[in-house]
Amino acid sequence: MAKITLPDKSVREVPDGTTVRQFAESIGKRLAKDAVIAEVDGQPVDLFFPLAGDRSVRIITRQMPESLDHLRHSCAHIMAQAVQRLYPGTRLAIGPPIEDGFYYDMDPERPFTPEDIEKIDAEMQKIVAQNFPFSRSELRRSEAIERMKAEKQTYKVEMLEEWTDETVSFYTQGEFTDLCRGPHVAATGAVPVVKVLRATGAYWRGDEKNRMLQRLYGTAWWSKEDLDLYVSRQEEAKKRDHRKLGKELDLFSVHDEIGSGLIHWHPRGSMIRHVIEEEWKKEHVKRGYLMVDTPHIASEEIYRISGHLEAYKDLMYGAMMIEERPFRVKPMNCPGHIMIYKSHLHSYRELPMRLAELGTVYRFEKSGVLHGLLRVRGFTIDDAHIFVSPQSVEKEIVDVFRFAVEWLAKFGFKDLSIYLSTRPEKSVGASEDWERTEHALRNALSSAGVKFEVDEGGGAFYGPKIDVKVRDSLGREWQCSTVQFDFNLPSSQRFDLSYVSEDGGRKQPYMVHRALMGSLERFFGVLIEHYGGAFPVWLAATQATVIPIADAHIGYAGQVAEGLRLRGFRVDVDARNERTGHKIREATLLKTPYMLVVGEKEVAAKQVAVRERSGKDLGVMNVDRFEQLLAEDIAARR
RNA sequence: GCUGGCGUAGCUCAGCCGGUAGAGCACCUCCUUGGUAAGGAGGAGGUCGUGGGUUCAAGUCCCAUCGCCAGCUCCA
Repeated sequence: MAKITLPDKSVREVPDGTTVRQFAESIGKRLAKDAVIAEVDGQPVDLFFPLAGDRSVRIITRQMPESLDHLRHSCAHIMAQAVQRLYPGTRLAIGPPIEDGFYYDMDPERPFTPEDIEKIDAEMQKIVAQNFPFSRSELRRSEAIERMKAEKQTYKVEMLEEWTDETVSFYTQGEFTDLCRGPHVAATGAVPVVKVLRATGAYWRGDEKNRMLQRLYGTAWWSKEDLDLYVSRQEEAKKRDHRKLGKELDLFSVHDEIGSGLIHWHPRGSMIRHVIEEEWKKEHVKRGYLMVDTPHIASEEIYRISGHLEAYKDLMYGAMMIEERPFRVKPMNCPGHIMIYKSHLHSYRELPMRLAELGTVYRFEKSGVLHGLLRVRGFTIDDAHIFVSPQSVEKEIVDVFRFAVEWLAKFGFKDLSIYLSTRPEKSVGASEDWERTEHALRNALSSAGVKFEVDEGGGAFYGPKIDVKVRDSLGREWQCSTVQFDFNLPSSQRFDLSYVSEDGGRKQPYMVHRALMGSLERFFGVLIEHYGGAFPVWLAATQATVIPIADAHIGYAGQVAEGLRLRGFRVDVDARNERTGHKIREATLLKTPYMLVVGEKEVAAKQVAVRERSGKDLGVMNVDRFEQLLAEDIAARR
């Protein structure tokens, strides 16, 4: 008899050789029906796995999210089977489940076309309808290699040769067999909803030196409703795509004639940027940061000293000769800030010295990686370099981290993922410095009471760091803030930074690079998607549009707008010869927070009729009252 | 950079098996002065990304190149 312990600690006895499926049936029909695979002593197994001896069993049902991985893994096999039927001789690589779906990398005779994808999809549906059971077989690894060689499955051979297992397993459904650890769903018919999405290229083992394979992506779900939900989530993301909204809301553009990855901020986008920049400066000055500005080009000399010319050259643009001296466009702001620091002798009393700049840099990015505002070639870092003594480094880092959290919260980013990266094997700097600064970073995080992940050895060679990612309204993560120590640039081999300590001697300060947003371009892109284009009042390019009903009301509309503008609000007038409905529609599409309709009644009463972009009618009110409304929104960052 | 797809009016897109370019919106003019998501009429606007080639004839087919998109690789 097999003695089976269930997750609730209850124990059941069944005859040896009882399969997982039979075991599930012995518990209940529903459970047997919903069972996808099981875990026996923590190992995932198929439903046909025979039980014997003392075992702990956990049956994974469709209701458990992890069951989707197994469903999708099985779908990858079905996809491979379909491809083998349609394009015999296609060599198979790997086919794992991923978030929201699965893929299979393969090496067909020619790349897949959109028509191929339709055919593959249709063939997969056929295989599902044929309801082949998945079965498992085992071979000695050497035999498996022979078999894969015979079938010319060179990628499988390569993998098998690297493994060290004695035996390996294969799974068969119908005429198709694939090397696989399993487990799988019971049969191809157990797949309720599967769809092939697209084909793209992918390097074998993710290495660009290797051959490029074709990756077929697919998705699979337990129900049509789940698929629909997934599709509508994709559609929502598409609707919020910052490139699309950027055009629709007239925020920014890029131009072939000027170059890709170079952003042009239109008046409406630029207005938002200015609001962010003003707020940024205000908050920095409040915290004792000193504003600086540094040039966009610099002699190569400086990058030779900083080491960028060597370590960073792939990302730097080529030299331009100015009076026979090579210059470069700046890829970093730090050398300039360091030169400002170095232009005086500093006392320990002046530290921490915090130099801040919205510094625009240019980096060469391969054409294929450029992406709207999120990955560009020219961008503005909300940069600061802090020169700090070892004594005050702890407090300073606590303050910097708190600053970052408070800043991101202004934009509604409350759900942060935080990563601490520590000393890698190859690194510069004294152990004492690494220990002290890693401790400072760790302490800043724990004193803020936040959860964080530690990436041991994941720091840069020149110092440990904290990275902060924000989660947007669609649940996607974006890298924003970073706090990074640098033991390299202040060192005597580089810029040889110092300050005069209490005892009159020279000491080397710690240097911290930090950014709250990362780059204004990327942050703006993230904001567009986060807000879906509907910027809160404090950021909105236009906070209110005054809409005169007829020409007779234009004068009054102008007075209302001017009055609000004088008090610092961003208000315009839509005086075009269009009907009210038309103007409301357009202001709504531009996601202007408020529309102030003025007609005969409002002119007479010196009032405005307020409408929100949501369509909600707030009724008629005095301009003073509306102004108060705006002020409340701005204070609450609505 | 690599693989595949796509580049037609300012924008969104039609344009069949090659026969000489079309819609809606936007723009301009006129009419209309209209109370909460598109009032009406007319007009202007394109060497079909660029450069070659095939052909009697190329937006359409072929090659190259640039750009964009989906990924891979890489990153603020």
